[in-house]
Amino acid sequence: MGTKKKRVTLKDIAERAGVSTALVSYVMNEKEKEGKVSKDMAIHIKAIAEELNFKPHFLARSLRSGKSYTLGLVIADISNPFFANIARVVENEAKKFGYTVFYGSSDEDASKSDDLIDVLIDRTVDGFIIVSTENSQPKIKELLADDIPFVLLDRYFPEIQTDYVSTNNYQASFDACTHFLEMGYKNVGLIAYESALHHMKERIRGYQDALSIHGVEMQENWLHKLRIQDVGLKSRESIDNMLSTDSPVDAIIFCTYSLAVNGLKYINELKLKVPDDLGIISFGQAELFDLYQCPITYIMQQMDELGKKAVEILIKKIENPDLPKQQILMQATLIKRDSSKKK
Amino acid sequence: MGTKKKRVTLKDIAERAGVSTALVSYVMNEKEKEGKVSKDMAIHIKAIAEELNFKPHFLARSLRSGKSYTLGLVIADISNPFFANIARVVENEAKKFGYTVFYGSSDEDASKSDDLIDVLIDRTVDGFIIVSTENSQPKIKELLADDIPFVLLDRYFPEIQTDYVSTNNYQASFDACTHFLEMGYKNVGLIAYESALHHMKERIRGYQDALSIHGVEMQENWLHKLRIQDVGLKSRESIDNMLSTDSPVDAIIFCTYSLAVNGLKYINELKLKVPDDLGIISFGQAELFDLYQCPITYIMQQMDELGKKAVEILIKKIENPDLPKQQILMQATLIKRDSSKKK
DNA sequence: ACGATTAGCTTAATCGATTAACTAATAAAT
DNA sequence: ATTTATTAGTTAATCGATTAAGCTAATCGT
Repeated sequence: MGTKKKRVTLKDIAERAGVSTALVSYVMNEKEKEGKVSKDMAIHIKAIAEELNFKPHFLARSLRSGKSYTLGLVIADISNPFFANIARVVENEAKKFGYTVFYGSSDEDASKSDDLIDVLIDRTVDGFIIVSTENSQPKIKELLADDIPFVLLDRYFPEIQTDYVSTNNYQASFDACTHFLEMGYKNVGLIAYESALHHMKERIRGYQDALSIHGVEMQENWLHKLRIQDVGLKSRESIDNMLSTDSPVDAIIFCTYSLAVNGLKYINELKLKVPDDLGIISFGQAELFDLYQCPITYIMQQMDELGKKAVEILIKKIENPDLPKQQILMQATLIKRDSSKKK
Repeated sequence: MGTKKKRVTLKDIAERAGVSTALVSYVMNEKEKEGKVSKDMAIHIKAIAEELNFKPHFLARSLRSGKSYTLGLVIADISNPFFANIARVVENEAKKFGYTVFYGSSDEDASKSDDLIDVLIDRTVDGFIIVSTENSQPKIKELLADDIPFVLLDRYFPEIQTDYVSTNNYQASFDACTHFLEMGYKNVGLIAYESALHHMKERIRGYQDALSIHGVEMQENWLHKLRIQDVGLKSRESIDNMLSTDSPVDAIIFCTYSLAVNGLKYINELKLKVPDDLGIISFGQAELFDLYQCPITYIMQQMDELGKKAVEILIKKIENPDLPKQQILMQATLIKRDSSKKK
């Protein structure tokens, strides 16, 4: 039968050493260098602490110091491989600095995201890394007003001055479309989310600019924006529409991983051959892209760097709130494979 | 410029109401029903609390009460869709009970897992949900000895008496193999991890029993156990070996999602047709299985139920440590699709 | 030799909420 | 009228660690 192990506290050590808890605390915090504690006593106390296997009580320390060494991570959806990976990186990186991470999924829903942030504030996290959703500007502004440190990740609001780490989505999309055109595809379509989020708009803009710079006039059935609620239903409709007019597309860019999943499923059902019947490029990255009919060309974001940089900026911000805001856009890389093979 | 919002404390409310903090605390904890506070005063104090937007300080409360309303979740790998899903379910379920979740990935490494658990103990989590790794028995026994509440999830040690929630892996594997035989496949192979973990052994045992009960003698090249470190390298070798003898397999069962990913990739490279050249069944579930050459037959575990049950048991355990240990094995379902189509 | 330093330690307040124990006043019971 | 119970509060200790301020005795400078 187990017996509840009693915590070893400063008091226990102090009693054993016949000194005050204050002195033990000083030793534990290496204050002897500042001439507060004699060398011998420091060694003695450390030995006792070691022997009793003392671990400082996190909550007590946090309560006193006002710092919890805890970060909040709010992501869209942990079951999306992109975010699952980000979560891993953030967790590992934070650990290096002695921080632990609370995380939660917002499901792209602003009110869930807001609630999550509130819960985490109650939990006294020291700061946030946030993958924001549509309509989360008010909460973001609130955080700013309350001087709560945070960094936006992947998505940001150009109209609000915040720290952020994201990808140059315009360029990524531009490159993808350009690649198709250079490979001999003529009618390049794009499926995006109907969203006010800047990163999504940038993906659309990059695509449109690439077409027009290459002298291709975009047809109205080439560009589809789906509301997130009805991706399941409307994906098929959109693809049907893209394929069934007088200027059918011969290539599609999917703006997110989940759009790709739905689209590729339908393309399979239609028995279309990739890339002969239809070229494919997708944002996101996942094993799935290796295992489709043919390897899928995708836009690789620097996930590790995104996550690491976000953590780094956040922790610096926590430790020095007056640092100037940083805005970082990273370059994405187009991983060219068979699904966008030369015509 | 934002100004750091000062926390509203019990003291602030007490001063405003001209009473002691104790009274405010009683009101906040609904103790007026026990006749400690007058109705009028309770209403008055609640109004002030509302007005000042009082939120109790989590750390202070936890420090005092010894309860943090925090759970630790240790999983193998968050980027595996099975565990990502489990994490979601656990998080959501915990939230319903007012608990928040710290999580971390062990990467199937016992020392990482142990470290993670130690960090989380330091963080004063109230209990753990653990997907254990090989060689993590000592830590599990330590938790038992220290009376720290925990529930094992997905994997358990039959030789240690603990609470656990898992799947009947023997039956699942037995069913998968039987299904192949009934569908006319003759030489059914299985790729597993070389592991001391019980769930993996059960998957192998179920397969072997199914063969022998149906009067099929297993050939030595049909069963492959890969060490987790060299799945990448050895997957190909194993499959080559399974296919190249005088009794080549005509169907393969993959014991995990990651084994399937590697195997399916190679099967693609070999230009083998599924299921005509090779039938496939896999443990795990993921979008990938919908989008392969043909839809892959898989063993569906009740992830939601697994996660929910684990949380439920853990929280009950936390609130009443003397409850008898529960051991739950859930039934898996074989989702039959084209990759195991009738010969 | 006398006041001023300083090394080395202790005291006590603090972070914010909880709760056992106590007090005072009123109401009910005998 | 006196005792007992009940109501409605307050006081103060507590959770464990931190840290400003205070104290003592040894050491220093001139």
